Amino acid sequence: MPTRRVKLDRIDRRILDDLQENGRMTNVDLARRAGISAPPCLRRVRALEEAGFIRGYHADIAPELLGYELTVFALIGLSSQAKADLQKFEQLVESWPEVRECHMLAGEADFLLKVVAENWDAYKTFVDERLTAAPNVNHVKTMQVLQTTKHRPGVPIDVDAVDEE
Amino acid sequence: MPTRRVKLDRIDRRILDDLQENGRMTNVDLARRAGISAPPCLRRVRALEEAGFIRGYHADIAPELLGYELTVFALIGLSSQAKADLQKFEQLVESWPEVRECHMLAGEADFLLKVVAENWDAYKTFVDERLTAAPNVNHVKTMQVLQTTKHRPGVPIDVDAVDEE
DNA sequence: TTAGAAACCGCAATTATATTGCGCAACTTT
DNA sequence: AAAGTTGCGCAATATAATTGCGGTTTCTAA
Repeated sequence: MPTRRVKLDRIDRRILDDLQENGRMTNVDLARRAGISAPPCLRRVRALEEAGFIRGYHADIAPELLGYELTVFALIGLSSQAKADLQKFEQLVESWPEVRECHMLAGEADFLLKVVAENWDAYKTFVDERLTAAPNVNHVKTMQVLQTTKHRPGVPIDVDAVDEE
Repeated sequence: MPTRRVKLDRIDRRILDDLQENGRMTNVDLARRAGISAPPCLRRVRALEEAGFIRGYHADIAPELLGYELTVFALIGLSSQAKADLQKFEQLVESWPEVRECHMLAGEADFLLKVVAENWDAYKTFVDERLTAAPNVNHVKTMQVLQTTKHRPGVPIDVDAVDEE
């Protein structure tokens, strides 16, 4: 059984940072920028994927061009917070394609949903026929996104951080 | 000046859907799945990128493994909503690496921020020394994410939708 | 400290992809 | 129907991704 590096060194951080910024960068470029040759670079990427540091790669698609003019964050309150009821709700959410993200929250509300819709009408239909119609949903507070002024992928990665351990 | 296809056909939608799901899929696979040969598939991808349908590609990094144990959504209210003041705030936000997303909202609050931090302590420092210290910030309502139960990239793409136009 | 193991690196060879240059067919536009 | 346009696929070429190995540095533990 091969030992698995737990601590990331400067090179790993550089790779993660580059891939977070440009997920389709070639391994050759990745290697050049990281200062090592292609083979070990590829091996590192594979290792980072297998160790779970990299959960996947995704193209960032423009919602408006695909017909989604409206983005909304909705705070959801449930009537019951029993484990089974929460899971029931999560399951339901999973089946709704217009809901892109679902975060369980502490205090205030129970869930924060990010929803995309063609327009306000489609959103209203979603709320009326899906959300409100769902059992256990107590209240829905809608917050319309007027403009997203910053959206960086994932996490900040300090490439120059001092290696620990 | 080359004409640019505006309407997406089934093949384009398939490509977008596949790349949204797996941003590092090879062009060969993309082509195979779309039912066309590699060259035209690559040309379509380039066209989709240039037309802005694809804004970029990003690796999805696991926050916890990078030391970010805490994710928070914060609702921010400003004292002044004058255009200049809003922009001032957005600029500030841009410079804070722990803020990954900033959405301007209608009603309720002025902005919704998604923030990642090593721990609660680091977040508190962020709020005290950056957010609250910033001019024009009136109030901050923090919502801690306990668990993200769904996070799909971007938008729903119905590959089988009927072509319009 | 020192032999052996472990973790990594880079070179060189091989396989797979990405890219380009064209000619062809379908579809429009006069 | 001639001419222009758009998009496809084949074939050739240029790049990239992978694999197999030998060599080096770093640990480990006797």
